[in-house]
Amino acid sequence: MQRSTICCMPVTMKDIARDLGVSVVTISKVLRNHDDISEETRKRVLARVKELNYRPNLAARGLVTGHTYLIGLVVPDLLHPFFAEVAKSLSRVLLKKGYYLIISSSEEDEELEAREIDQLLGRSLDALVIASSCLTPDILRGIEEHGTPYVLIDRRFAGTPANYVGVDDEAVGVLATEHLIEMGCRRIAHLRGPENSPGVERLKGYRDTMAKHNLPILPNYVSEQRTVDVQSRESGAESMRQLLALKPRPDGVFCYNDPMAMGAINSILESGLKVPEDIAVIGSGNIHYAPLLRVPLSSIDQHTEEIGERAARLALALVEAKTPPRPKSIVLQPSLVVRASSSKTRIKPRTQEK
Amino acid sequence: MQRSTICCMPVTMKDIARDLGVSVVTISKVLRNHDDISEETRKRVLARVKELNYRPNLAARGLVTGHTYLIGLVVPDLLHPFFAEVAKSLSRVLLKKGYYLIISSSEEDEELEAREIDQLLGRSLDALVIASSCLTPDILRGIEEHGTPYVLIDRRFAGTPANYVGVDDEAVGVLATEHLIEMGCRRIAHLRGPENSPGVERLKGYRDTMAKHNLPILPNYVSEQRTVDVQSRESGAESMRQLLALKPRPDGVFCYNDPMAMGAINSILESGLKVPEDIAVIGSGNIHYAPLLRVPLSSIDQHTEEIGERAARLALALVEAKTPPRPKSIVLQPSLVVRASSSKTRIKPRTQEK
DNA sequence: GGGCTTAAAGTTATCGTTAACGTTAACACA
DNA sequence: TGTGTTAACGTTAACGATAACTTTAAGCCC
Repeated sequence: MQRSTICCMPVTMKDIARDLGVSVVTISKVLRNHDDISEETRKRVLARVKELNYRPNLAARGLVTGHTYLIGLVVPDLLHPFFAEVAKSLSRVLLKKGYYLIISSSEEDEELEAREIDQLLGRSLDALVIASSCLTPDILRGIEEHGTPYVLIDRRFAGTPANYVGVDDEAVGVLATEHLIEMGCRRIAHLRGPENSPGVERLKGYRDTMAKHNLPILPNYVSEQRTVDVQSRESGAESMRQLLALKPRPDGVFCYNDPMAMGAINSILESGLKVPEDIAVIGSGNIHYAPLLRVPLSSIDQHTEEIGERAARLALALVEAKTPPRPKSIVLQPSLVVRASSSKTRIKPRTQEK
Repeated sequence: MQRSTICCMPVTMKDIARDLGVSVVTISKVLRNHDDISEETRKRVLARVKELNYRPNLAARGLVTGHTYLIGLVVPDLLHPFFAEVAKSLSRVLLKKGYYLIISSSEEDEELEAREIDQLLGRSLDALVIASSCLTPDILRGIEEHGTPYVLIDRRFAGTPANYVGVDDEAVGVLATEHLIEMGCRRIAHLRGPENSPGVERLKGYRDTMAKHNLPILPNYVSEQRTVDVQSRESGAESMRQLLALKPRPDGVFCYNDPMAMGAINSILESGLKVPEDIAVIGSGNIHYAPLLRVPLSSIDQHTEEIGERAARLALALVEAKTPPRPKSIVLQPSLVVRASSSKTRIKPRTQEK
């Protein structure tokens, strides 16, 4: 096959080398700024490179260097503002260092996630960042066998040491519940999340805080366990409808995340009750459009952007380390953001809205 | 370097071949289901493959087949719900066919976009899907030279034939403006978008419709041209404030997109006016949380999900074609979704909310 | 038993790039 | 004269896989 007759094949170093009557290595060295190349040759090469609009084949380079400058990201749902924000800040930090993100959405499906991770491992990425939808750490074994460094975000596995970046989920539960109590709520319910670490720990924070204040958790005041995180809104609406049927009715609800809280508020308003007058609502995640909702939503800020940044930096550190360092856990402290959905009394909000 | 002593290096075909005393090619053939392999050998290989948890190196495979099963996606902003939705549906369709998405966010920066596309081309992707932030089709030249097939989405370049999937933006402008007129608005303003195809065509739809109904476009009723799409909310809020200062004040506003409309509504409410009583507002994009906003937002649905799906199918067709087919333009017809922000009169909404 | 077919492998070259050495020529120095 | 240094390149062998041919051996027919 004659290269010259095919118009659209990417230019390779070989083409340039033949063109200039030098060896391929010379081209390679020029491109990698080795200093054992004469100024004249360097110029000739660079000129031709520019002229032909040469682009190095990164797959080939990766094959020999073992370094692809690719980092994988696995999230349950790209549409969920939390993960979209994480993806964005992660991408921003990595890009500065020349790393690229390859994103995979598991749709909160354990099996799909396993398949996607398998695929990603086959692409010999430099590192993997994972918000896993799995409840057991089984997927991690394959990754470790393969030798690809990884960072868990948002969700972790109790008892399994691993690099992790996330928020203190128990503190999320405490902060939200304390706030509702302070706002005068006494019959506080919880729309719980899935059986993963954030779901379980936020529930624990809620339970402990209720106990600390000697407040009872009435029967069915904790919604049924959910298995998925996507479609939180619908499930929040549904769970809230069930709560509304209870006697006595709750006067405050702490929701696992903001989409659930949005659904919950919808159900409350539909039933003719008012937020926050009849029922105060608080979510978690502080999604960017929380202030613009039907009832501006109080929320626990998880420092989403920082999670992405720290995960990126941690991943880069792993890539650059010669030997795998000890797993590092980065746990951020959440903060309370009070908006209309929980401002029952005229108490001055503790956190100002920007 | 002895492979056996390094515990964490990925297993290669060579390892398995040595192990079983057969050649590498035999392994390769088994894995690709060639039929010139005896049942016995096949079984032995597959057993060992499973045992060692072997994963083919896709970069190496891509190098020789010229087929990476990777498709690049370039968007201005991943946080923008429109692009997140497109990314999601695109990814879903591609995944079914075994293709992976590598996503790149240009932050609406022409230069950054050019650099990222360069990078992506270097990864010898099978195809590229691009929502370009550029106002001129210059980037396309490099892509075409390189020979990577591509599909433009959302934004296209007038006079430059290319594969494209998007909505009929002029119809968006017409639909929105007609609706406001029907709702009784007479002094209709437009918060315009950037100077790209959606921005220009929606503006044209608005202008033509106003003219058709003999309605004047008062001075300064079209906001200043915007250069960026990110941070639409802030710019929508700012532009709306300027509109509010005009005499006479508009009684209806058609916003380039939903985030801008959200910002605009905020400004209106802050000024003490009511939506839709004093000013009706309609956006475009029909983002998924539009119904849940402070004032549920009327919008023009762009069939975001379908855009992703069609783009995916078009990209796959390009990949599978032996010779580059004639560029194909897929233009979807938008539809009106009426919610509270524009329901001025008690006219029955033409489109039901699900 | 020679020739043909066929099943089941193996050989070799290749993809585009880099790592690790080798080579060569020119010049310096004692 | 011989040894060493250095600048500026080139050779070769990977990397992990696939494509396109061989090769081998057995089976079969006449």
